[in-house]
Amino acid sequence: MSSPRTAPAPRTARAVARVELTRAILDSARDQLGHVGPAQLSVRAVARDLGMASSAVYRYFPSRDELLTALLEQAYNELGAVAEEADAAIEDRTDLLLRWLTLGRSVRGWAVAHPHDYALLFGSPVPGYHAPQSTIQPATRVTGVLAALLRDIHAAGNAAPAQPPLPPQVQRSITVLHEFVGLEVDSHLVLAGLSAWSGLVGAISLELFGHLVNAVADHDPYFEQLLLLLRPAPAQLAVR
Amino acid sequence: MSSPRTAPAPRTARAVARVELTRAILDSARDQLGHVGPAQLSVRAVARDLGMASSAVYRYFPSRDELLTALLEQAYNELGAVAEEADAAIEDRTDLLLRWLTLGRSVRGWAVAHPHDYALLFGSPVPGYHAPQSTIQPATRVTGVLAALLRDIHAAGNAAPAQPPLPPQVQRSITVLHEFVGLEVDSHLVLAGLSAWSGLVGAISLELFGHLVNAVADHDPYFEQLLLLLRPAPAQLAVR
DNA sequence: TGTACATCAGTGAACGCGCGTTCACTGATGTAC
DNA sequence: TGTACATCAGTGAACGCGCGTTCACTGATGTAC
Repeated sequence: MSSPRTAPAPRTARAVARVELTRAILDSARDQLGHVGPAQLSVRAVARDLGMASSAVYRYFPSRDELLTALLEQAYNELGAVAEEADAAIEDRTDLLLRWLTLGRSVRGWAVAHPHDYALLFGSPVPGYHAPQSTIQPATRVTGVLAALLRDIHAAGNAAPAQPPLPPQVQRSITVLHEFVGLEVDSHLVLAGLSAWSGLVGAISLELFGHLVNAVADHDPYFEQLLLLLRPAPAQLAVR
Repeated sequence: MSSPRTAPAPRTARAVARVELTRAILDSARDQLGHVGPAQLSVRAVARDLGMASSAVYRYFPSRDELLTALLEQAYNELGAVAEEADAAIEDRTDLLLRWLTLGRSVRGWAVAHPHDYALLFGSPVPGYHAPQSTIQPATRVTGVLAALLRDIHAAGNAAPAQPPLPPQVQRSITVLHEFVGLEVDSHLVLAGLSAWSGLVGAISLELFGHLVNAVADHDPYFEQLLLLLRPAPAQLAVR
């Protein structure tokens, strides 16, 4: 009856060691991503780093791809948690502009702190690797924060300027996204959210992947200003 | 006197063969990027594909990295040419909105047609590879089209809504970019251009890197609509 | 508390494969007279 | 037009390295009685 739903804290020495080594393997693999790309992630290198036989790693992860999957899930969960916590810390839930800025800042903050993990998530796909179903849920956490913000923008409903409805083709093509955000939300706002998200990911990618080296000097103030331009539904998220 | 500046058309059989084989090597390497990432690009695989000894490739490219560099330059030049030609084909140079839409369409069109080359340019950097100076000029061709558009938006000067000047920190951080676009252009417009470019690159990356698989069904109409939201200086590029 | 057995972490050798780059070489092509 | 020499494309073997994964094994840890 009182047995917890989550895995109970391990009690035997073996179980403790297993948890710790699993951690150590993940940490080492993550470190490795700082030097080589995810496609070069090497089980043998991890084993070498930890001073164990390469075959021992297989007691913890059944294959290289499963190790990669674990890294992906970990990164998505970290990013999701960062965004969720930053949003939750905002006391005035009606300050919608601040909530957008906070989302943008927290995503970029995590990305700058962990550029290789960001590249793993939002950079080129790893050739030959297909992410399993289990990565989907962690991946939706960040975008879930944005979706909640869009719902609140809609609920606040400050007189969105009258607009012709989206072309039916467009409506249809974003149906799944619309359901994720919430069908009550105006479809213009859904698209505005996707546009803002595109801008955010694009801005961070341009910065971290080296496309601004001969263009922008100090990234912090520039990004802060950019976030204002990228905000969804500018009319409803007025500055000041 | 009449000797051309560019390399003369090769006359000897050797020179002809050299040009052709160089092409064949590049083509094969480019094909390879469809199956493996740029970090896995393999000189031996290219040689195998062309039925020659792996060492023979070294008569044409002194190292794997130089081959990668050639691929990068080729891709940047192709993308640049596509964008330049699409823009040049617009007769009414004052239709600034159409010019933005055309830029967006041509960039995405090329990217969708050559997703692996797009990933080479705008995806994760190749670990351990540092692009040499020679890639800089080709890389500026696409953005050059956007810069020209920004200059023309500025020149048209349709009463941009009065805005407080950008914070000096921001001004300073985008100085180099501002010089590239043209110092006569308002700095708000420069930033708006960067914002639009971020959105464009972000939207294409999200699409091609698989982040919209469970969100957007038909990409063409959705992207078309998104381009409207992403346009720089919406007030000056009014729809209709 | 002590013993017998089952479980499982970790080892080290092996399989079969890949890679970039160098080097001495052969033989064809190009050039100067 | 013909010959002598220089240039250069392409070969195949080799060096020294990497990889993922399997397998039979030892020895420590855990469990049931």
